[in-house]
Amino acid sequence: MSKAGSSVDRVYDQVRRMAANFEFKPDERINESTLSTTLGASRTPLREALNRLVAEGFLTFQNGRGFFCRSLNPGRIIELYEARVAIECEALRLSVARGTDDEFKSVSDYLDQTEPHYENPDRAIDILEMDEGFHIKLATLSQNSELVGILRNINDRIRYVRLVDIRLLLRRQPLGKNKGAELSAHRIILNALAARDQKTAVSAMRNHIERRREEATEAVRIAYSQLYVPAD
Amino acid sequence: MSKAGSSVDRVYDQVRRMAANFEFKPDERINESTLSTTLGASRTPLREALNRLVAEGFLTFQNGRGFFCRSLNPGRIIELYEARVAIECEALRLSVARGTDDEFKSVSDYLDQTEPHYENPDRAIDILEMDEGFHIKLATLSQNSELVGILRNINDRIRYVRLVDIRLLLRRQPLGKNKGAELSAHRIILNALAARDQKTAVSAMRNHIERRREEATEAVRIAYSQLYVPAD
DNA sequence: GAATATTTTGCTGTATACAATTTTTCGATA
DNA sequence: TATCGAAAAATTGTATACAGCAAAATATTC
Repeated sequence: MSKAGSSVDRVYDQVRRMAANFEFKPDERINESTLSTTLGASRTPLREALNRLVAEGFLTFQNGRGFFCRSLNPGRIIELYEARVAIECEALRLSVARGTDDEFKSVSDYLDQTEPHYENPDRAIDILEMDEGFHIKLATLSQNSELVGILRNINDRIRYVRLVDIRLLLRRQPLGKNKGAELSAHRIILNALAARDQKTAVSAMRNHIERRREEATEAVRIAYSQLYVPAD
Repeated sequence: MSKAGSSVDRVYDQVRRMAANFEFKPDERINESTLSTTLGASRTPLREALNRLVAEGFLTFQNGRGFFCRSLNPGRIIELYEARVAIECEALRLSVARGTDDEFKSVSDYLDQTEPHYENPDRAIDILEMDEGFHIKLATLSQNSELVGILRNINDRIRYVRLVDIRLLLRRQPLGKNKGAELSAHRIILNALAARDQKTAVSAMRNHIERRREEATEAVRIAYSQLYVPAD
């Protein structure tokens, strides 16, 4: 059950997490020697990991100049949200046909278990992870691992912006407000799915993601400014 | 206009093409020393390229055992066809809203220019490239480079199977038959797009791709057998 | 003092070496 | 003959060296 443990894999995991969290600033050049000593490995395995991350869209590469953090601009984030719509809506269509009632029940239990915690305004990260968890569980019911893989990649690349977005939402209106009253967007999607109502489920999903996408530009602006302000 | 020309990039391009064409047999282990001398580079840049290709889904990697060609099985190919539906249908929705009449005209010209060549039964590769070209042009109208990038990746990973599938179709019934008579699937999609008829366009696209997907299992079987038979 | 040329520094790109691990070979045993 | 085990061979994983290139620093010119 333990991770494999090669140097490349370890370095890969670490740099991937750093890139996802924008611990490298957008467009920042990555110094291989410095980073390799920081991570306790030599440049060879580091560069192998960096190459993987280029292919995954976390970093860019310029010949002769090395590796850079991906840039952070609204246009790209919006594209990724649109890609999410593509992937999640199609996965949902497949899930309507392929998911079992038991599986739907299991996702419902997951919502029962996690939704109460959506009140806590301090733990934006937890909320984000629960949100990602729901979407991944849903996508998994499609039984299409390619779709799930693409979704994971997208999620990781927009994670930082989503985190900022959640904090923004929490500040505007604590999410605990509508406890029990109106149904959450997630619940609406899941109910339609459980009812095998493809059209309703897909349009609810599309709506849900697009609503977040509309906030992306603002969230990117805030994210960008926060990255260049020392944490207080 | 010329390619950058670092050793990694050159090796990457070559190995990618080899992998796409299954010049490595499915699940075959890749010998780094042999391949690096074949390609005229050392193992360091080769391994960097191989790592990129793992991230792109062309190869797999096992710690301590090295790199392997991806396996070729119907399940994965079907997943990729399903992912194509997800990407291309959503791209098409966006294209309906974002494409200009001029752009639609340009794609129409492309069809005018390429469709006559669909008769030639010997040039399955040309037909495949024209087909891919059409789908990429269409996706590009969405103005979403993420979707286009994902589609390119999928196309390259299923290229070999599509090639076999086209040969299969050509053998059953020469495509030149319905010249001018009935509309090609591509033309139907494009006409609906030009009419800004989203529903018709998307359902035509879905139908078009799913029809090919249904043949995938058979095509994989043939592809598999051909890979293990010496060419005559 | 600003702009340009030149030196210096630092970093990247690739080859190579070697330890660690895996795979193969080959012989012993039942 | 098939199975297991040990030795040998081959292959991978990582560190390191160094050439070549890019960027920064310094000097030079107007």
